[in-house]
Amino acid sequence: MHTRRLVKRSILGSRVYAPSPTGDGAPVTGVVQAVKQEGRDVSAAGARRSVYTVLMQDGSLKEFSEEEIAAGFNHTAVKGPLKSSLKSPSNGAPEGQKLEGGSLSPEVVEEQRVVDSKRVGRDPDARSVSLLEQKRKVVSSSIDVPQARRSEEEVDMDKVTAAMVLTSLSTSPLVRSPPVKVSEGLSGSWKDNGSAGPFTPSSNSSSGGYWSWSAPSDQSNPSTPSPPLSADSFKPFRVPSLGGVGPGPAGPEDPSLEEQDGSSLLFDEPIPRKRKNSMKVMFKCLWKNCGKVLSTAAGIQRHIRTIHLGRNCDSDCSDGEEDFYYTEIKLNTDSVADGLSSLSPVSPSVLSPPPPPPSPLPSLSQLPDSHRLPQSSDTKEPHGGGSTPLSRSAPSALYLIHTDHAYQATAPVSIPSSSSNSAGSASTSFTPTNSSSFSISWQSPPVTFTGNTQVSPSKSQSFGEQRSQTIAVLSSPPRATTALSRKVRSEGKKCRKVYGMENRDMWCTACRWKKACQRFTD
DNA sequence: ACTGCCGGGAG
DNA sequence: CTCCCGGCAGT
Repeated sequence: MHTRRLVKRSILGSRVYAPSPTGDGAPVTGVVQAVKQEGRDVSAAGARRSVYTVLMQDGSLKEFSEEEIAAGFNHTAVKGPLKSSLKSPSNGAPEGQKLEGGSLSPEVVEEQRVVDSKRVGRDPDARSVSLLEQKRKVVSSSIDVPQARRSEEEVDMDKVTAAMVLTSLSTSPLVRSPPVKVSEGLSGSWKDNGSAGPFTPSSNSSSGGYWSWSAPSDQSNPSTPSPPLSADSFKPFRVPSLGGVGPGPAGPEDPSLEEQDGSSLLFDEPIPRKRKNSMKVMFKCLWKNCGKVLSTAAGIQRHIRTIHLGRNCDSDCSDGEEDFYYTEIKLNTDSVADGLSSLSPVSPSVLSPPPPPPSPLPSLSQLPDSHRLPQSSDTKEPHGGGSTPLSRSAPSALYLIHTDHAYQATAPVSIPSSSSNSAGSASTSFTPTNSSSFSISWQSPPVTFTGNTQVSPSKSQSFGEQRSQTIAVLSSPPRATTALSRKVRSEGKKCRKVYGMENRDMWCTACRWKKACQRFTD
């Protein structure tokens, strides 16, 4: 199991010297594309060596053993026979693209690497190899492969990749927008100015799904101030935590995000253990007395713009104000059979969660009632009672809400105190200065974490980075869900305690498997 | 830090 | 299916 994890970045992407293919002694440089362990499992009598797939200067891919590359480092220019063609442990067509011209998408390389590491390192004879090579040509020429990256760019990949990873981490809600949006929204701006290089947003939309935990919240795209803004004013706004990345590479954020999935596949663990994503994203209008929920950001924006803001013009003239009036919600598609019904656009105003912990939930069916009262805009004064106006909103157990705008985020945060806590604690503890001004301007935002548990703003708040804090809080599911799903930690003795680690074989199987103990249940 | 155990992977 | 383990969350 370790072996799986051993093969890791480090050397990937680094430039190495390698023996010249022509054998004339001049060392050539290349960039390591992949590393694989040879003879790991079966044959090879335990000789575990690494084989590096190197992207050569001329764009071709070769494989080198560890020694060869090491020799190259020392400039001794080993003229040893290149093993690329003979050595390549081929026995299947799929890896064929490997040797062909430098146009390999990272995915291909990655995939090939995986395949390789699983395969038995067989030694084919030269003839069969050459046959295979013939075959490969056909294969590779018929595969639609994106243009190769040049090797200089490859060198920069580390930096860029790191930056992009940071970016994607810090800009959670913005991650990934539908390609269409990207091209239309950005075509004018920074896409042209400079770095169009490796990050053409074209290639594969297929790799998108893995890794993005956040929803496709494209709504900020149309509404963002758009082209004229310089990268300076643009970046800090959306990517606050992006520290010292040069103006150049940091530019093509969005277009590259698609790509980044691919590259992270290459440089990271193939696929970070993926959580099953049963969330569906909807957008909910926050306008007073309007709970309209639409499935697309564009839709909700249009709704707000036309219905509430009374504007008729197209999305072009939007100044982004709509953003303030809707929020993104994630519904748990598993458990919302009934929740969905209340969410559907048909019943726009029927959203009221079972009131927080104290009361035994009155079942969702009586919702419409409680909501009836015209939501006074008094806000923030939590009538200290069961059905405050604020309690209208989502059943927190069913779906999570998180807003897209950090500034917007402060509002919901100051709210939750209303329903479950008695006034003071939460709100005061959270918003440092002008909490009042904020909470006023947000009329009864349905965003709520009230749930059955208090939001845990108190957990470890350092106001220094309240911004990121809030984001974190917002995007994390309400405790309620986990509390429900996870059993309360049982107190009784368990096998581990009783027998101890040394007597592990005396444990019940469940305990041995780290499952819920079957022997000492309670 | 320790512990219980869920979720998920490997075989 | 069994077996195992990463990682989360409660203590």
